Formats: sequence, structure tokens, C-alpha cells
Amino acid sequence: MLPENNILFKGIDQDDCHRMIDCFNAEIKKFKAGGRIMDYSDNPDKLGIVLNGTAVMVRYDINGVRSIMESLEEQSVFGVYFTFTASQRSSIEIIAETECEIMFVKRSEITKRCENACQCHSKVVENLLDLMSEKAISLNERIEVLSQRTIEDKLISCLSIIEEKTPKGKAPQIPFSTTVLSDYLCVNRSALQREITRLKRSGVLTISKRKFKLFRNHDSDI
Amino acid sequence: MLPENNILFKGIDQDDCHRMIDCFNAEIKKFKAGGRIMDYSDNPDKLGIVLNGTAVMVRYDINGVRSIMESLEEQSVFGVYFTFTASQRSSIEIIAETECEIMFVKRSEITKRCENACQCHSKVVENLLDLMSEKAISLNERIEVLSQRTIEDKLISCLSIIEEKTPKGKAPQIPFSTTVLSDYLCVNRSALQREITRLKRSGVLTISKRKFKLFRNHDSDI
DNA sequence: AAAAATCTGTTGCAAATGCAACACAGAAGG
DNA sequence: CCTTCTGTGTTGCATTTGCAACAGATTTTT
Repeated sequence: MLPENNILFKGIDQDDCHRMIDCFNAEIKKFKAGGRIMDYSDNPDKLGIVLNGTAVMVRYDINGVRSIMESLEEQSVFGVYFTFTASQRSSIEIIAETECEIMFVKRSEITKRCENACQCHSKVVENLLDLMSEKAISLNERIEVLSQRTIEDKLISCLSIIEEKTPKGKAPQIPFSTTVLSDYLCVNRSALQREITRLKRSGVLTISKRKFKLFRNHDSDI
Repeated sequence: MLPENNILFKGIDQDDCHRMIDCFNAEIKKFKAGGRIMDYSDNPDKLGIVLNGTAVMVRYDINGVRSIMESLEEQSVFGVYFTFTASQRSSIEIIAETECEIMFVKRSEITKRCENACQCHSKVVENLLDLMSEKAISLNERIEVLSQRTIEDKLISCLSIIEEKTPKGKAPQIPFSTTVLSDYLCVNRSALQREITRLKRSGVLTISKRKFKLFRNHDSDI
């Protein structure tokens, strides 16, 4: 995926786009699977765009417990809001899941009004706004999931959201392994497993590999 | 608080500001404590700014269980990202905590490029970007809290964040009553109470009214 | 000032969850 | 092909949490 095709530059023609990428001093780097793309302890103003591959945003708290903050697919933008978040409480990292190509830009380069020919800066800012809007929606979904009080409800809420976003005709699919899913739901893996098994037994859920189907209104709770 | 002093219009002079507020077709409404300011089932494109008073964003899931999504102080902006979120899964509402004055603007009015004299539109978009950045940070903090696996850790994480944001010299203060706090942490109230009591007993925490103090490194877990 | 409503704090008990340990399947790598 | 490693599925037991019920404190309303 070429940078100029990225949603951040949507609505801007190729030439302007190249000029702007220069103006931004953007740099493109490659990472191997498992590599550390970004570490919030040292890069406050940096912003990254996933051009190829997938990555995850993970958090380790003081006790070393891992939580998956977000899964980052191609086109995802990360680092937009952590400007002030680097804290002693926990450390956040972006880790490559597969081989990755990442473009880095400084946030300040984007929002500053450059006096050069780049009139399209404000278009980029608008695009960034849309991106953040989407991001915030996904953060809210995460909160919706985490605010459920039982593992069963967390799981169903999470799967419902995935289901809702899956285009008609396609089989909804969990983007993680069960082990990683438990980190995403912030629950114990074997407890999650137990719930999955129970839901399967009571006919609320079918899973094969990562594809699943939910059968609601099944009065599973009677 | 006058609208033109709002952070959304930061860096724009008074005249332009008034012109723009006209151009936006913004409307200002007052609400009594407890009143319903916004209901996401019917207002997709609307965006609200708290000019005076405080409000909360609450969510009721299918079972009627309430969760506090966010506390909205003066200057807070809400409704920025719920464009697509209105779902069958749950309903989100903004409720006035105290008497409130709210300015409503349509999101599309802001992002559209108006051909009139309002060149400062893009400045507003930038401000909006900053606002969303802050908002996303607070969403992330919420996730950080909710991703803790025990009530004790949720509470301490939440209090640490508040403490960190409190200016030196001032006593950190919980923005909710204990009852509401339990909804914010998404845990049972009396279980939360139990933990608070325990932490107080073991000397990790002191609370009087809503002011508190944390004593960490207290090896409370040995 | 009295009454009503809401919030705080406590407790016993049932249910949910975490934890640890283990068996097994499948993938990755030599 | 065998070995290693990672993920899946299961279970018993200890701990945590939710729930319900109650008493007292505090605030709001009448």
C-alpha cells in the first residue's frame, strides 16, 4: 500500500501528496513479526500509519499483566492521542504481528500551518479528524465490552460488535486467538475458555477456527 | 461561559467567532439537573458543548444496567464520535448533573468548507482535533482502569490517574459519589465499598468526603 | 421540624472468576 | 521425521465479586 493511497491523504492529488510527505519529513520503516514498532516512553509526538501488515497495541501494567489495547490493521493510524499518556503506571507498546511497513510522521508537522505551497494541510487535518473519530468509536466499543460485568457478557458484547461490522454474507471472524482474546477482554484465559464451552453447549454460539455465529434470543439464561 | 470563549473557538477573534456561530446555526439550550440533554437514538450528527454546569454520559445495556461513560465538565464536548454507534445493544444518554447550558452544533456544519467569509473554519477543525485528542486520552484512561482485573486494582488505577492530573498543592478529589463511582468502575457498589474499607484499614488510602490520598509502596499485598 | 429520599458502610452467602496444573492438537523448525 | 513451542480445552480449588438485606448518616423535600 503506497502512502499516497492512505486515508490520511484522501482527496489530495498525487503531486500535492508527494510534496506534502516531503514537507512532513515522513519516514517509512519495515519491521519483522514480533518487532517493537513504537514505545511510548520515548516518542511523544510521533504518529504512525500501518501501510502493510498488522500490529497490536499492547499495554503492560506494573505487575507485567498484558492487555491488548487495540488491533491495528492496514491503514490504521496509531499514536494520535498518547501525547500525554506516557506514565509510570504502565507502558504501552506497538508490536508487529506480521511483517509490517510503517510510516512515521510528527503530529506537530501536520497541525502546523506551513507557509510553503502546501495548502492541503488543512485537508489532511480534516482527514485526521475523521480517523480519530473512527478511532474513538472503536475505543468506545472497547469500553462497552469492558464495562460488561461477567465474562459471558463481555464475550457476547464483543462478538456482537464484530458481527455487526461484518458485511452481510461473510462469516464473522474473531481477529485474535482465544489466548489473545482473553487479554483483549481482560479476563483469565481458562475462565474465558470455560464460558466459550458453556455457550457452545447451550447452543448460543458456534465457533470453528476463528469464524463464529451467535444465536441470540435463545433464552440461554433460563 | 460565553460560547466565544470556548476552546473550540480558541485563537479566533470575537467578530469572526460570532459570524461563525451564526454560520453554524448553533443553538443554545438550558437544562435542569437530571434533564436529558441528548439521546443517541435520534441525533446522529449533533455535537454538544457544555458551556455551564456538569453532565454525565451514561449507558444502559439491554438488562438496564447503568454504566457511567464519562463525566462532562464545563468546556467538555460530547457527541463527536457516536455517529455510528447508536445500536440495539445499548442506549447512550447525556444527563445533566447540575443545571446546564449547552450549545449544539452539527458536525457536518463544522467540517464542511463554507464558501462564505468564514476562513477560520479550518482553525475550528484544528481545535476540534485537539479536543478529540484529549477526549481519546480520557477514553484510554477509562480503558486502562477497566482493564484492571480486580476491584482493588481498578480503584487504585482510577485514583492514581486523578491524582496525577491534580495540580500540586490541591487535594485530589473523586468527581463522583461512591455509588456513581461503582458504575464508572463497572463493579458492584457494595463490593467496591468493601475494597475501599479494606484499603483504608491497611493504610493505603485515606478518604474524607471526596478528597483522598494514596499511599503507595506500602506493601499492602504482603 | 418532620418526612422522604439518597448515600454510606457492613455482612453472609451464592456465584463468578482467577489460578495452577495437566493433556492434547497443531504449527514451526531443525 | 522428531522435537519444540504455542494454542486449545478441561478441571479442582481458592479468591473475588455480586447480590440482597439492613442500619445509620446525610441531604432534600414538604
